[in-house]
Amino acid sequence: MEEQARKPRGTGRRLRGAVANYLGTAIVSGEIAPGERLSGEVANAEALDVSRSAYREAVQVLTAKGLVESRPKAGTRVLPRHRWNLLDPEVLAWAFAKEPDLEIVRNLFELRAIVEPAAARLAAERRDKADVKAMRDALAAMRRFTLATDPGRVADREFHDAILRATRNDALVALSAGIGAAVNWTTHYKQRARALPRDPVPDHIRVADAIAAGDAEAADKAMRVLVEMAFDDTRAAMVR
Amino acid sequence: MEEQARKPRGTGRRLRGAVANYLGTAIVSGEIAPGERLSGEVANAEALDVSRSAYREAVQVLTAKGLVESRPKAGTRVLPRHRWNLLDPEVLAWAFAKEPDLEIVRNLFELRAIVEPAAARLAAERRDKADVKAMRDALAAMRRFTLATDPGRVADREFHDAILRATRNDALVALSAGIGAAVNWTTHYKQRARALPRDPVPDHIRVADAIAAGDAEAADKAMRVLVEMAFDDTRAAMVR
DNA sequence: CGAGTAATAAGTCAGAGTAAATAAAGCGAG
DNA sequence: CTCGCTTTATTTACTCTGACTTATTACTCG
Repeated sequence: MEEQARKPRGTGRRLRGAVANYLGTAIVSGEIAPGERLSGEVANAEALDVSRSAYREAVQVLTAKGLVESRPKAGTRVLPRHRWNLLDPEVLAWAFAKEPDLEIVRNLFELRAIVEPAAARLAAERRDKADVKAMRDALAAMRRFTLATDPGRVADREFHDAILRATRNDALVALSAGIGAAVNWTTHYKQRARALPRDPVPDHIRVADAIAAGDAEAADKAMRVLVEMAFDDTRAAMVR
Repeated sequence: MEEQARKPRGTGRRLRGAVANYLGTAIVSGEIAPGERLSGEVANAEALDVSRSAYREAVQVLTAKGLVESRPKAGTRVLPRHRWNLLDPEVLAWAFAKEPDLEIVRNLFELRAIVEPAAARLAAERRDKADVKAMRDALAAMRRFTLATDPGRVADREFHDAILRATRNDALVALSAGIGAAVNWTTHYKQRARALPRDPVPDHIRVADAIAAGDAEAADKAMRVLVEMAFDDTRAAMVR
């Protein structure tokens, strides 16, 4: 009774989730180019060793995220990139599963540079005690663990999330997946470039202080600096 | 042989799409509150007069958009709002299917006010001839049909889309669904308030000219004015 | 109060039949 | 004979049915 180790469909909560992950990463990473056709349900389901229902449900997920479109007789085709829900958390996860397209990283940073200073400004105007506490806690954890560790990176994301939540704007909160991905990737690249060019904590503290003080102008400015620095560091590490 | 007219599941491209629409609007509109449990697959599928597979595929779509979460034995529960992919085109469509929450409209406008001026700035730096042509064409259609007609509103959205595309940033393009929804809703409210407070075309022309001329500063400023005006008009119409 | 156990609802599977969209064949008009 | 339209045929996704499996919760018993 040998272990049948061939399960080439990736991991995921459930079977269909695993299939969705497998196909999703394959598409987002460019293995299956836009316009290309997936092999038929029966064939593909059998190839992945899952039932047709499980396979179909996985495809529905991809369809829901704008990655593919299927029509009778025509089959299931990969849609052009601009149709993808690029800000969907799962799509981003798939994008960053393999070595991600540098273009995507650049785009997300550009989005960050636009959104986060404005978010900091709003947060300064609307934050309450709980928001400030969440920021300070995240900051403490960041300082404690540093960005070299996993909990440290989680704390970093938590810090930026707390700011977005403080804006009281669900549409901005919905961007946290994209922002978070960019934030995470920054640290990843920095790590790879070995030398941490500078301590990021002071920048974060300036932002937190400004928001806590309710100084919208200062919060905007401080966040602008923070993102700019992160962008610089990442860019430097990317070119190497 | 009477027409069996009871098909209380809404319209959609396919059967599962119709069910997804039906459930999606019910959830987003608050009919099924967050935390609440959907009745079991078998029961619900029978109630909607569809097979279990079709019903399940619809639920997968909702799951993919972060609206619900299902676990064995526990059933399928509606997730809290902050887990929803609020920027997903379909979710937004569901949100605007019935009278939408004013809060959502406000949030989307806030997002617009943050993103669009910055996008106009980038567009001014990166646009090419094709982008300018797309903008001018949309503008001509807007002027021709006016915002009182459907093609006119389409042209309005097309104008803003063209700008986002000109940024060469897919992450920004992915926001077009949200921006477009806000844009559309503006005109809807304006219409309802009867009097069109002012002609929107001149504002649009100023933006287009600035982008065509490559003047980033002017484009930012002009777009800022445009969004501000649209926000004012919508707000005025909303309070009535 | 904790470990084991039963009940429940989602998850997976298999196979058959339906509906829709494209490609091919047929046919009539010019 | 060619062109354009209509009809047919085929391919593929879509829907349905019903059975079985697995995971999780809740209960019972020690």
